[in-house]
Amino acid sequence: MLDLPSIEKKWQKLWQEAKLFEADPDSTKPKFFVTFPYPYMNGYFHLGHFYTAMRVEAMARYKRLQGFNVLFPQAWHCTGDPIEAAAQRIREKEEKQWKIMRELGLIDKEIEKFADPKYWTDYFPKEFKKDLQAAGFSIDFRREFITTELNPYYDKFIQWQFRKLKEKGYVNLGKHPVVWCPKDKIPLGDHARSEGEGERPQEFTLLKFKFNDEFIVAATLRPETVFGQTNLWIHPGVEYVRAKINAETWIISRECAEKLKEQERSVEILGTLQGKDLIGSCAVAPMIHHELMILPSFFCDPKKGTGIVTSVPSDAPDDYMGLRDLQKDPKAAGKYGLLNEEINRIKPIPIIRSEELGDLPAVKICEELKIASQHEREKLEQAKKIVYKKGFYAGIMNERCGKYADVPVERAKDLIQKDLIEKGEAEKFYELTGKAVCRCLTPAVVKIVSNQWFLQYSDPAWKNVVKKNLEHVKLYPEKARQQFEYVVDWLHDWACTREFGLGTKLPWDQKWIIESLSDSTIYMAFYTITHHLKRIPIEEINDNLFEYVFLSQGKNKWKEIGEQMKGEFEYWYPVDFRNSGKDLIQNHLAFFMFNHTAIFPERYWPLGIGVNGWITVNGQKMSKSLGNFLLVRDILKQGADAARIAVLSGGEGLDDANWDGDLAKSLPGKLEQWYEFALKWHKTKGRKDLKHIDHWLEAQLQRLKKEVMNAMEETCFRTALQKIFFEYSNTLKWYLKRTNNLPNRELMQKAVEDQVVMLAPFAPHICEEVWKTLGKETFASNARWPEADEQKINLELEQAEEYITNVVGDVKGVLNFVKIEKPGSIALFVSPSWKESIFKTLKEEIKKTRNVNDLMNLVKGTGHEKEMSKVIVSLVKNPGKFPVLITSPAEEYKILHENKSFFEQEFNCRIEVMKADDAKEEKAQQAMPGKPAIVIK
RNA sequence: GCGGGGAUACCAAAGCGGCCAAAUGGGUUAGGCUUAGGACCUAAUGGCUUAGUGCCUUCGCAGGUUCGAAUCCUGUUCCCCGCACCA
Repeated sequence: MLDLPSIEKKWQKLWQEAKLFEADPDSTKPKFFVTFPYPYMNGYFHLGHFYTAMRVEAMARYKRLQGFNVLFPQAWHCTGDPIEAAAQRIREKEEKQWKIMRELGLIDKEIEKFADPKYWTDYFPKEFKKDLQAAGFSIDFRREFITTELNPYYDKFIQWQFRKLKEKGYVNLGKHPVVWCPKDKIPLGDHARSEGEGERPQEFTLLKFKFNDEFIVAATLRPETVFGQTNLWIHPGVEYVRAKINAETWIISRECAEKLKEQERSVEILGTLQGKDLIGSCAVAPMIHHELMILPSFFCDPKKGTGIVTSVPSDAPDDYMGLRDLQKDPKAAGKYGLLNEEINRIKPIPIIRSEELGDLPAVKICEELKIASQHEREKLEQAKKIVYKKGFYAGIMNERCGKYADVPVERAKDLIQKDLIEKGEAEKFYELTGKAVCRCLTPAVVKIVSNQWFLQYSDPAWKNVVKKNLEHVKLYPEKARQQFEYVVDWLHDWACTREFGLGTKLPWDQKWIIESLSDSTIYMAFYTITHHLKRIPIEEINDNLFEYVFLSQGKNKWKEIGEQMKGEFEYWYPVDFRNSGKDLIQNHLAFFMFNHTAIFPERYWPLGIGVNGWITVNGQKMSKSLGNFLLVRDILKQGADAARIAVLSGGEGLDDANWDGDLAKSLPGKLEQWYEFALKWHKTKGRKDLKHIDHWLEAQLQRLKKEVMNAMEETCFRTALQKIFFEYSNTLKWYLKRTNNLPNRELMQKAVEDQVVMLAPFAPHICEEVWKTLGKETFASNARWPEADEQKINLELEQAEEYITNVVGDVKGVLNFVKIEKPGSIALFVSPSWKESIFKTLKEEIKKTRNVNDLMNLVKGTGHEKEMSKVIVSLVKNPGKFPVLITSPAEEYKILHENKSFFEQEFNCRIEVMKADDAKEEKAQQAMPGKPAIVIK
């Protein structure tokens, strides 16, 4: 048994001692710069990271074998609030967080240390590095670093980048709603909440109804429906407030008044009033400027919006049901002193037409779902969803909507909202999508942060530059291009600063911290210099240095260190291959291009971007709750090489990959087998002469090598692996069988060596071991990738061999069919010679015509009309049945004859090769060109 | 709803108009080898068929184009990613 783990450790140590992956500029070699986005340091290296990282690793090792000087650096991301928030939870002894840490295998005494965020940034990088090394990654660890101000060098680099962006006008102030704790006065990221992860601010429109000198204010998500307003809804049992909002007086719920305080409005409560007191009054609706009556309803929630709702019974199921309830119950109306005839006069007003729901979507859907009253909340929620889906996305505004007639609803929404706001009849308001609670147990609200900094990704000029970059980027796979193009267009301004978390302070506004996606856009440039930069005292590092190194501007005051860094940057840049999950296309990878084009000249823009799908475990999504969350350290227990092959065999392209546990388990055995196979056949004595079959092997292997390279170039690593590990081995096995285990020595040795090198990017440890045992003194990791010699690819040879395998297959088929296990002898008859020319002609003619009569004409007068008519009918039906290679029966006879001993061995009986021309047997005459007749005795 | 990617045998997946009942790998079953297990070898893995290399049904579902469709077109259902202020 091979001791795979100790072989792996051995080679990892040897690589390290030889500094094999420490890449320095070398003007004699072409360079290749690959990166895997630095992972976030709040956990261990897991299967998801592994899949993506392995694609980078395979590329790195492949390019190295191809003679490139490859740089594969790795750093660790600590920017953002999750670490900070988790550390806080440790400090507060929060149960959930402690449980998470215990599940990572940490003991309590150690967990305490994680109360300090800094500890995370020490601990996890070390662990990641260990795992990466144990997995055999070919990383230049001299260049590792962490982000945030904990690394003052990186901190300076980010500051420089932001000053640069600001100078170019790409960073500007703007407003932005955030989820906010009114007590702690901090924005609440998901990690800072005790409840309500994923809830976000949602934009409502406040509609102002003129009511004497005041405004009754209703909140809506669908401002475009103002044209269908019929009345207002107010909850009779709720106490509302009259409040001075900026310069106006509004009637709204008390809760709403509180919320408005955080949304750039001065709020002064003037008094209260009961909902029921307003019922029956009228107010002038915005946009349509009619007086609408205030009616009672029970679905108005003071906690939501303003607690007052405008009624659009045509398109809002709630409103329609509310109205119907009231109309059906004259007593209720009377209770509030309302006149039934007035209420009964109210009818839904059609404003939107959609194919599926017609003129009055809410009415139609309420009827379809058989909703009985406004109290059937569940059904109404469902109804709302349907109306929104069909009406909002597929509907068109109708002729009642003035200048918005014929505008799609989706677009009309923004236009109408804007219009209302400009007229002073509406305002924007933000409400949470659902309940969120701060860890201090205070319910969250939405706050408008007004001095928020934005990266202006909406800038059309900037977008155009990025598009230019994108045109030249090689995408792996190319299929992802449309998504990229879409994203560049769609991206708008990005809020790039935060008030909480780890990171770099915004240089000109120190209360802000640069957000994590914004400090990770051009840091690949930092890899090129970080190990030199450390030699300069931190206080001497300033923008001038970066300007000189990255942009060749200004003077070099740092002598040879400065030159060295400039040399490194200019040698390694641009990035040749950066790979991540497909979910990052819409943010990180797009930002990566945006910021590069903003800071660097065109020759340093990204060259290659790879994306991959998500990895599943045995077909299931990987998650902690499912208990299938795989850490790399655990996967590696069955061997790093096996894990590497298993993960890349899981998938390629944009589809989700699959980690197949059974495959992973079977691989160590396969590798060991392969090891023995390689060694055995490499040292076999073999023979020196070159036979037909040797040429065939040569042709076959060259073709395989070519296919492997094509796959590798496109990062189709699964395809490549399959060809290298399985097809290649199967080819060699067939070859050995055909040579009776007496291969051509030179050919066999070369074949084995080539396979070792091609497999080295995937299973580098065992390849090194084989390589050394083969007597090589260099590292397999540094060997020369076997180029395919396309001259030697020979289709005829391959087809001739295929003829043999076909005959073997056919004989097996017959044996199987007649259930003869041990044949006494087998006779093979090659086609009667008259068939040769007829078949050749037919094969050409059938491309031109499918007419059986026309084809029959071709055989007229040959004396074989009867026989051929059957054949022609069958061939017309399926021309694929033509043998690929129609040579002469004489040639076939020769091939079969030459391989007689092989057949005899294969079937363990006497073989006779004969010509149908010389045979009397009826069956012999059934032979066709490419398909000999078979007679078993 | 919008943008993108998908659906193939027990599983993963290749194929992208005719050598397609469909590569390859995993799994399973039977036989060989073995003290036993593992590994290895051989066969089977949609159905039918004991003298012929064949026939029938199948590539999400329903239609269509074609002499011919897993492959092209139309419709439809379902799955994944994204629709952001978060790593």
